[in-house]
Amino acid sequence: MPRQRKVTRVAQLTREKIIKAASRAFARDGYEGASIRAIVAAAEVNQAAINYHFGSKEGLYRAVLQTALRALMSDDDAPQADKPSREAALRRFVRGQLRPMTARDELSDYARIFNWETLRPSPVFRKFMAREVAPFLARVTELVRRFLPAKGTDQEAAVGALWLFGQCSIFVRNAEQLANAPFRLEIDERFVDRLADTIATWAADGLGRRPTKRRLRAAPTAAE
Amino acid sequence: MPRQRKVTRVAQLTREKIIKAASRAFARDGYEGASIRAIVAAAEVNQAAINYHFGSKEGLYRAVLQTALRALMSDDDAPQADKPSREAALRRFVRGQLRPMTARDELSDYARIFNWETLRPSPVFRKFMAREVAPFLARVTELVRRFLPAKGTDQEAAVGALWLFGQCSIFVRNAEQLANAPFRLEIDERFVDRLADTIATWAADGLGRRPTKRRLRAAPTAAE
DNA sequence: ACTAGGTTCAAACGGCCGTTTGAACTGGAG
DNA sequence: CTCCAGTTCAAACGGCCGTTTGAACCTAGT
Repeated sequence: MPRQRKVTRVAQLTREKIIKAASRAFARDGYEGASIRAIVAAAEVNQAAINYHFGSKEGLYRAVLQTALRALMSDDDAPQADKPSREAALRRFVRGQLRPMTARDELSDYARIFNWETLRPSPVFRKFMAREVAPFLARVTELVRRFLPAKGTDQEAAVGALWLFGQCSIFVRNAEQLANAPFRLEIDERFVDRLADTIATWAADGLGRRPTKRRLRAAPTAAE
Repeated sequence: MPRQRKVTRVAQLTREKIIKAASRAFARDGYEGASIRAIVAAAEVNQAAINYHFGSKEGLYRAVLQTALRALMSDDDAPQADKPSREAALRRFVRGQLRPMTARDELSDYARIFNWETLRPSPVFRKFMAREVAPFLARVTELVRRFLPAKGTDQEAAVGALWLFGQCSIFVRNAEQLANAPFRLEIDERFVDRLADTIATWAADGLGRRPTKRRLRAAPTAAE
């Protein structure tokens, strides 16, 4: 591992090639499923380079996560019309979440890496998450709160934010399979635009109303 | 591999022990992440037994998927009050989907196996899916249709069904992490009951309304 | 031009993986 | 009780994994 000595230009290039190839590999196969040999082959780099530049496979993963989070955050900070309506903000958020359905770039790789992590969080990610993801979540929670009745609890808003994520992520995760039976949907930009409309509308209408005050405790569960 | 000769009682027991242990392992680690050595250790069975009884790791996985699907389908057929209201049916479905959040049994193992498959469908699963999952999806689609305006298209209903799945699955997948920062929720039966209410209400209200007729094509995307 | 140190490289290491092997065991039909 | 097909078993195989090694190769500072 380079001990903070000077770093040549070519070495920096090697690092970047590795991170790029690793992002694709981790997105496609997950952390454990992606192999160093596959990554270095894609990056056209020697196998030992990973351990030299990042110390270990885990160190490389950490570097990829850092790159990913920085990209996702800055992308989210994109310029937007001053004070859009809550409906416009919601639709904008949904459309952004659905982006990987059609896009094939680094950002969608990053999104998929995070999807892997929700299924089986790596130790690396758990620390990362607790520290770095809070501000991201806070923004969505704030968006959700604009729809909830005024005195909704923090917990309610957080649940709402997660609920909103879920509505988008299932389409992203299953995008490939939506083209096959039994759905047979044609996934293109137009479709995703319309889908974003639909989800945003459904979500807005749902959030607008409070749950039935208190459900009859016994009845529905007893039916099971 | 036994060529349909007679099967002794003890052999059948071995098969069942293997399937049980394999279900847990595949649920926890995914198909590739679960190792035969770990499975046979948990099942207290010789390593060669898997290849003897199921031909290969993939054959074992196929057997687990069959067991899983049979269990999930029959569970879904549970007795229910004759013709419940659409709201009651929806809540019942949601609560059933959220069950693995607190339950720790084979059914939640099966649900988690299917979650792995949505992220990276195995060849075994793809065939399985196309054939076996259609009736399951059809039932949810029918439920969704009771909320949609009368002349909603099939495509709209299928999207609605998937949308509904997504709202539930994100809570199931992240159940463990909801207990930690930044959520700090206490996941127990009461919480899941209330969550089911919330989701069912939000979803019902969302589906009830049609998306805004035709969105202004340029504006929202241009803002990005 | 020289050289010191950052970087690349091919090869090898130990470890876990799924699978195969052939011998030892066992339970149930005759 | 006998016997053999059905089943279990310990051991080994080849292959891929992440990591280490030490020599070769640049490159930038003098």
